[in-house]
Amino acid sequence: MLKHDLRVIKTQESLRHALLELLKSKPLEAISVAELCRLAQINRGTFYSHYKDVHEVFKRYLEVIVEDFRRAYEEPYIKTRFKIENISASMIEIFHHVKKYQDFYQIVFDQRIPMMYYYLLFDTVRTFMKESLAKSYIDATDRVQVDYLLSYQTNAILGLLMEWNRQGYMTPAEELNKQLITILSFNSPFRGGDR
Amino acid sequence: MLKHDLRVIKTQESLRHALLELLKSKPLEAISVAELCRLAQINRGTFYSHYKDVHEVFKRYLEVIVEDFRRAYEEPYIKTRFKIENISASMIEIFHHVKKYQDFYQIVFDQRIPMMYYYLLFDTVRTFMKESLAKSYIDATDRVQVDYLLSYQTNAILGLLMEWNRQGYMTPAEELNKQLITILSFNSPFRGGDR
DNA sequence: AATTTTAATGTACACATGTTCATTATATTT
DNA sequence: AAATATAATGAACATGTGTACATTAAAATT
Repeated sequence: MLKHDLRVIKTQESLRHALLELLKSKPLEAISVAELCRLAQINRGTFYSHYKDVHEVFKRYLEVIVEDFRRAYEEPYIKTRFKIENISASMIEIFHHVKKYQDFYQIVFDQRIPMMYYYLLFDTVRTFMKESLAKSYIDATDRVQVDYLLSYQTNAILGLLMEWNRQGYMTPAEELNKQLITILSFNSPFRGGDR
Repeated sequence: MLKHDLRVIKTQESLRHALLELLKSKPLEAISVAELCRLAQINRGTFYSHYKDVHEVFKRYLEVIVEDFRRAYEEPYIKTRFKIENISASMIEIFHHVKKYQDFYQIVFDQRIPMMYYYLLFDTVRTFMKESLAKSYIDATDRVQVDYLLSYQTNAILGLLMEWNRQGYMTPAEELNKQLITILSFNSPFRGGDR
């Protein structure tokens, strides 16, 4: 299956288009390979020579979206150093990105959907966190294992996105960003009682 | 299907037993309803009158495990106030619990498994976080929306568990707890560069 | 334009899914 | 112990899954 073969491109585009069409009327989990192929007018055998299952079609699309996110994130990060004062600049990009592709992230965070999409997002955000950390926190390396710190911080951000999703994206992105700044400016939310 | 009917109990126990048996040799995603019923010697039609799919059998079991976690968590929390000095007491219980049921949490965190299990764990931890927060951080209510703070903190902890899982639970629970204490004692991991 | 390469199709197969319903077996209730 | 209630079974059916392979169609190459 040569990537540039016109037949291959046509097949994959038909399937992607059909998937987006079906997603308008039913959840991803309810879409079968058979139904997708019927709508796309693609032989089911052909489908299996391109994808393992319906999820893989969606995943390919999500990868494009996440790539868009990567660009959105990198931009402000490059021009500002990663301090709490301007973390706003990098994170607001995340929030705007998720809002932009709200329909997709609703699927990613769905109860019935496999964790793979979550991990895709997680790994992307974590890579950025790592780059940020490397520049400003080299001295922390021996105090905490960097891996744990990174996963802690990354997943914390994803926790905000999950909550945003659960609330139907009602909170404005700017407000969400403000929440994050406030949380980060706490010494530690757990240090209560003795301050 | 009356819960106390001996036939019902026997059916459900057979299925649970068969599931645990099959899990020894293959991943959850590879277990079909048909195979499970064959091993449990239960009619497939009977299966569907109890469960929607294989995941529901596992989920019922996980709920028992999470209930065990609830007890483990509540114990130290009740006797100590929730300060950073003794957060260790509550969190170490989480780590010990996850370690104890390592085989199950490996499944929960698996790429192929639906998010539902993650949310089950998330909601449980979040409930405890909420109780902790209510006592020591009432004044924070208007600074950040409590929902976002809770989801941030809860998911951060789950981030540690995910990392632990990814590293095959090699880190000792005590070490993990020490990592957490260290992370929490940072003013903010993002405030670097200007301290 | 003719040739070669290879993607797509059609068909078949064994097995899984989810549902229905009459029949049988086994609890619970009287 | 007999009567009643209901859970479990078995069979059937339409549909979906994943794979295999010979055939056809449409690309790329010469």
